Amino acid sequence: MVKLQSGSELIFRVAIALPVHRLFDYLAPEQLASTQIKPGIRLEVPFGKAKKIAFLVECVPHSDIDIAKLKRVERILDEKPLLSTKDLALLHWAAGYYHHPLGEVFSAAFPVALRQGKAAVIQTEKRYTLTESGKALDGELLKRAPKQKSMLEKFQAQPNALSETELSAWNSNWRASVKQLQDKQLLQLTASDLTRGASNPIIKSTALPCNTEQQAAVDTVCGSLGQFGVFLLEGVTGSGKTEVYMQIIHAVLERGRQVLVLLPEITLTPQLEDRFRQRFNVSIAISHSKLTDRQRAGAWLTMQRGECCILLGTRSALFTPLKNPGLIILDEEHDASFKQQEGFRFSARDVAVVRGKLLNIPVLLGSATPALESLQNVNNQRYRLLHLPERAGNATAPVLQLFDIRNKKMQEGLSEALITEMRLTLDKNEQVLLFLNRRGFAPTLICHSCAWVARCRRCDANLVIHYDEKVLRCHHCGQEQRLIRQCPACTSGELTPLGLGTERVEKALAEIFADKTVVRLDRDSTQRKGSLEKYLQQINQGAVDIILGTQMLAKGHHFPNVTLVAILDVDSGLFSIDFHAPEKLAQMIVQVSGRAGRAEKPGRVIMQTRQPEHPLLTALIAQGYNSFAQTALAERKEASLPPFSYQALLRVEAADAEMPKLFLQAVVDLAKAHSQGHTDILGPVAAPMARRAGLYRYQLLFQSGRRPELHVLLDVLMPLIEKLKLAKKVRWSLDVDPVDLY
DNA sequence: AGCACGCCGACT
DNA sequence: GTCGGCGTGCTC
Repeated sequence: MVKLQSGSELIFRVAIALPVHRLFDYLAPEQLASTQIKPGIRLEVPFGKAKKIAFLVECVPHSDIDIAKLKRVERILDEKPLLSTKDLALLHWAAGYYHHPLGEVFSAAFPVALRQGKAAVIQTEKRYTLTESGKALDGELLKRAPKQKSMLEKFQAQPNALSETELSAWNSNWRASVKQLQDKQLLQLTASDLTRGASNPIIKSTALPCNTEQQAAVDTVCGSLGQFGVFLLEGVTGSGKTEVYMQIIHAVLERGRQVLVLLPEITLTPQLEDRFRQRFNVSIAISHSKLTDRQRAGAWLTMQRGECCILLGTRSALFTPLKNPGLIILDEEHDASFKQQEGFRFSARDVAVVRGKLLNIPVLLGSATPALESLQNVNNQRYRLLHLPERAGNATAPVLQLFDIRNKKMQEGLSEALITEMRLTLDKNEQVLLFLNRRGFAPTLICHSCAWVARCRRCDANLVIHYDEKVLRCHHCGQEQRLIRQCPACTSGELTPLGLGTERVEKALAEIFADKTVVRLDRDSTQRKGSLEKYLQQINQGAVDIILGTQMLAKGHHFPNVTLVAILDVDSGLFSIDFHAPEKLAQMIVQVSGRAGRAEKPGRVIMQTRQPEHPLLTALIAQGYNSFAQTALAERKEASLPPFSYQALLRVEAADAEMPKLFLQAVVDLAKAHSQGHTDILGPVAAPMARRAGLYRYQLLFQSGRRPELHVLLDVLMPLIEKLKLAKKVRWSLDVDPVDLY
């Protein structure tokens, strides 16, 4: 098929979500509507045999590809771009900085529904409510139609309208009954309540009184609205960070601007959402991975159109367009979950700062335990520190103590001294929280006579005993097998669980504190939907005496009646090859401590250790987090580690044991040929877990004292790596500013 | 990422 | 003799 062009054709250069660092050229659509064709609009294009959604990057007069080979854009999906010029610039910056294909970066910025090409319209869920006659009807009159009867009673039992999602959660076959009740004029559709009168006041309830430091923080950020600036709000749990956020948000809303609030985890959104809804009279959008695609697209579009003033979301909400941007808040900024750990490995914190700069709005980072990078940015005056030194009200900070457990009699991980302290606390009717960052019954199953250990067949890891489920499970690949009793190696030996997990401690607690109620909170015990909420409710009602759990306890939730916190095995965090480990451990200790105590009941924190003289622990106890952080920064500087140098980690895995190493050696050769300065190339080395899920893993670290130099090298290297023959035999990815070197 | 093309083992 | 294994290469 030959097609001769008389005049010059307009070329659309587009980005498509593919793992390729390249754009694709298309002929402009035939009937080019008079609509403004601007970068950022979504298109449908033929691609190979399939059709794909593409994002317009630019319109150009010529293509390097033979014009006869170009296909034509099939359809224009957006009249005008859904992203502003500045947000498009942000995506280009992020693609460059993280060396990730532009199409995939674009894709990450859009909610699933829109990246699949759905129209940019808000699909509000239908909501149903009873009619007057429905409210009055006696359910018994429907007893010959039991499904309708039970639905009527469901509606009568609660005052609000029910949405399609809520009805689906109640009974998946709700549609027929709704239809029948509608036909009988008992049930009706409710009008959308999205729009709110503009005359309503912004505030529903009045602000709480602030202490001096809170007020200073509010005033500082409010004095900077309408211009870029990064503020690090450092305040311990209970110091009133949320109140500071809300007063600043109020000021932003008064200026008619929108606020983007990012949190590390979904479990934390409901608490903050409640507080915001109690305070503000404006519509609040929510976006996190547990919502449906439609709900997330709805939140995205209402912000894009300026119909909603506040967006509360997790990492992926970072790119949500804002019609009237006013402020970005990123709470718990130290949290590692702000770094995406696969694919487009961006740091929501770092991208948020760049976004704030592009949009010319302030960025507020909050944490009780700021990341060392952020503190260094305060030291070099890139960020401004806002310090909330006290707990609001009369609450006092918890006291940290070390319990030396060397040569002490231990009962399933609990020293006698700790058990005594627990008893004293429980006798006062106060709660105890135990922290152990290991799920399962025990991390090792070992043969008493031949020392055989249950290992994962696909990973370099031991299988973890899950006693309740009677399985051995690998925590790295999920593989599991039945729990065995006899040693498969010597067939005579008795198998013994070695080490501690939460399940094991839970069983021990049930015996030691037989008259007390214990709740275990970990990924295994809270798998069922809503069970975490149920447990949290029980805890706060005082129906629980001892709370035992993993990492998930360290985040967000506050237990006012807990006055004793114990970290059962603090030593496990002290020995790690990753230079981030001390920072992470210190943050964990302080965060766990923050779960305890309130005004009249100050908390205590006990850490069981065999390293009571360890400088990290003693410094943290004697001088607190900030002092620890400055010492740690000095050590990083001494060792030329981030934030005093810049890193990128090339990770590789393959089923073949030799391929990853060969590939990285080829990369090293390329890098040596193109490196012009002081970028160190460290490796290739086997990953700390050399085999995972049946794949052999290697890594190569690039490190430079100067960021531009590192990035210039990566710019040159990436296209060359992509062209390597070996690159197709392995799975590889680049992690810029890696947070864990695993 | 998909998807087709392409060259070597166990089946009607 | 064919069906199909997934290695390799391309998609404007």
